Amino acid sequence: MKTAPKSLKLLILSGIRRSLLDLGSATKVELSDKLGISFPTISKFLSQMEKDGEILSSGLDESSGGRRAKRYTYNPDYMLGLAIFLEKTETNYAIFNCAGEVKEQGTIQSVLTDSGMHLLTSSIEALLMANQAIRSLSIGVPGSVKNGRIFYMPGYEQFQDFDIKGYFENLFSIPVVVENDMNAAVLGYHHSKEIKNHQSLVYLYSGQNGPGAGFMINGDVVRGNTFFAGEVSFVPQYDDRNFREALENGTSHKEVLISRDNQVDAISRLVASITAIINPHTFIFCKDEVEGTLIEKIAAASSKYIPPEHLPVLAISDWKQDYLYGLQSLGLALMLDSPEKFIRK
Amino acid sequence: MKTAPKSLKLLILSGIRRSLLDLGSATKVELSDKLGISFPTISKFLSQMEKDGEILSSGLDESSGGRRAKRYTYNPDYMLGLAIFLEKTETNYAIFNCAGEVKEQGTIQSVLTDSGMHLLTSSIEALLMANQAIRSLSIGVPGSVKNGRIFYMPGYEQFQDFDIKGYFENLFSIPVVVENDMNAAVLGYHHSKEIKNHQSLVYLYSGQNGPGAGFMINGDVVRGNTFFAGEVSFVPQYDDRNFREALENGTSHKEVLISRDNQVDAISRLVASITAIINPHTFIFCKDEVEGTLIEKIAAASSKYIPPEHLPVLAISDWKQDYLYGLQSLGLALMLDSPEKFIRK
DNA sequence: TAAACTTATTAAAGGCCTTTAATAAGTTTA
DNA sequence: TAAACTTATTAAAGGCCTTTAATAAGTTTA
Repeated sequence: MKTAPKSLKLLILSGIRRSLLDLGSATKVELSDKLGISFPTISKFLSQMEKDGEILSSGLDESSGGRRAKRYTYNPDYMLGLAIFLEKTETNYAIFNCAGEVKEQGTIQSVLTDSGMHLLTSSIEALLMANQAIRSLSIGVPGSVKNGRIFYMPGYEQFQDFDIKGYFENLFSIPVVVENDMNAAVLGYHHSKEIKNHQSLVYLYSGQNGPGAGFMINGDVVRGNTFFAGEVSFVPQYDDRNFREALENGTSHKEVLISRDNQVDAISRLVASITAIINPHTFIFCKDEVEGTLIEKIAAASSKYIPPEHLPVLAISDWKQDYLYGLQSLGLALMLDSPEKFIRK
Repeated sequence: MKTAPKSLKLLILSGIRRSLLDLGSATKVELSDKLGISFPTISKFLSQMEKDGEILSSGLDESSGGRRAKRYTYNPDYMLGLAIFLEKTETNYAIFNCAGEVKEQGTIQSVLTDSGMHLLTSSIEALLMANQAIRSLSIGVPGSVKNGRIFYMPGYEQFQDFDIKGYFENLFSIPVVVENDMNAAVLGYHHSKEIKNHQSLVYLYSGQNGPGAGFMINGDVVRGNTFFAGEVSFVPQYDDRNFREALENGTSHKEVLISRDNQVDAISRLVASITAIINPHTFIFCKDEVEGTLIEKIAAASSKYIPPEHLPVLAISDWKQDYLYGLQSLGLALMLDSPEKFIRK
């Protein structure tokens, strides 16, 4: 129930930023109407932002019968974000601007090692020095995260309980967000596809440690009481097999592509279970795991279990791309709302 | 992204109300600290509220080394709420105050009939006339509700698409909330047990139309894309049976109490599925459907499917009572935040 | 083409909350 | 028991956003 009336100024600022980025461009009247903030206030903020180079004037509108209005756009390069993807075999990074354009991309060796933190720190430092406009840091990790702290990352126990967010915020005076890879991907899909009204999503993938899923319900990522949400391997599906066993049944080695009929039935049962429980709007598969023709088979098989009108849209998407989008949108949110303490002169 | 800076006054008012009810009583300094609102502002609001009879002075605190502070309490009878439960065979109502105490309770004949709306309207009117302090109306219905409008209520098609909220708000100039019975119950459990941190809940019940469940995830009730969320009957559980079929298997007539071993396995599989998907904190059964000893059997059976440390707390609760609590807390929220337009002089 | 009319922008006045200073009302200590 | 000290409350001054009035800069019409 805690509210912070102090931050009215920041609220207005982030409202203006978001609106300009959303709309592409706007006049003072348009911003005032959209945000419900008076014209003089908008005017005051815009003139300061123009002085700072945060917004640009893009000329005058055609007259609508009276004085022509000035039109403004957001300068997408005013602030940049740095996204870092920690993976087993390598570490990728991307520097992006407020319009979501990637300005620079690269790979360094994996930091998920014993002395990895030092390498990660020095790499970030170098990137920050070379790009003074960077104002946010988003880090994706293959593990559970709670308030920026690694909660559980199987295989990398040395990171257990490490407060990545706090560490880097202190070190670099820059807002930091840390998120699980799957949650970032479902978030990225949500933003990039411009899902409206907080429609619920499920993102299914086959990880090295068996299948898992990311959930977004009512606009929030679902983590679960013990961060076990999405461990759909364990869903009991047949008399004597759970989802994971049903998927693997009969195959000794792991195939990437899903194709056999018993696998189709297992997946359609999972779709049915999830539909009967949370009734999501869209169910997303990874494009390197599921082929287009398979989608129809899964849809047909699912409707044996659930009235078809309640089944979700089955979609195929690019997991890596969605992961990047997710870290971008988390970083963007930090930049647009960044509290004063982090603003560098 | 829409914010309403106009309502700062209402924000302060509802903050003060909630704090006084939460804490039982408070001084001006305590309120100012808790709400982050300056002392003079708190002081201004409190003196007006005391004039109105909305708060009461409960004397002076012991001195903590200086001038003794005045202590205030909320007058719980300043506003009352009316909760109405529409059921197949009868209609129950309860009038409650801001402390959640039921002041009056009663039953009228069912209004889920062809001419039921007139009866409901005249009954509410009579109750409002007799109790001028009523400032909110909460209506529970056995069907899907979307923004106060009946979306789907099997068996009562005459109510399809009827905007109950809009109708009564117009008619009586009083804020109205309409909610599905199961959602209200899970909400009521959430509030009455003072579940913290938005821990997720599942409420399982055996309705006349087969079993169903209510979900609360991250503090929000889950409705689903086509309002199908919670229709756990359809969860595929065995080679050739879904949850409903597994529960009924072998019984021709319906028993209220759950007891047989195959039923225990079906329920534990449902607990396992839901845990692997959303990993809730608590799983609630109805006390007239499940006996205490059965809980342990279910817990033991579930841990065959899921590592026990991730299993939810299994709880037994009184559905009717939780339903009432749910409608009460919905009504209370309306009263505490009620917009000016509804305030009667 | 100048008067009438629109619409955008700037300036002035007002409202409301916060910060700071002054006062009130206690308790503790020499 | 009066001076010193605490804490609550009230009063005054200041900041910030909104509302309203005035001005600027166009277009349309007679």
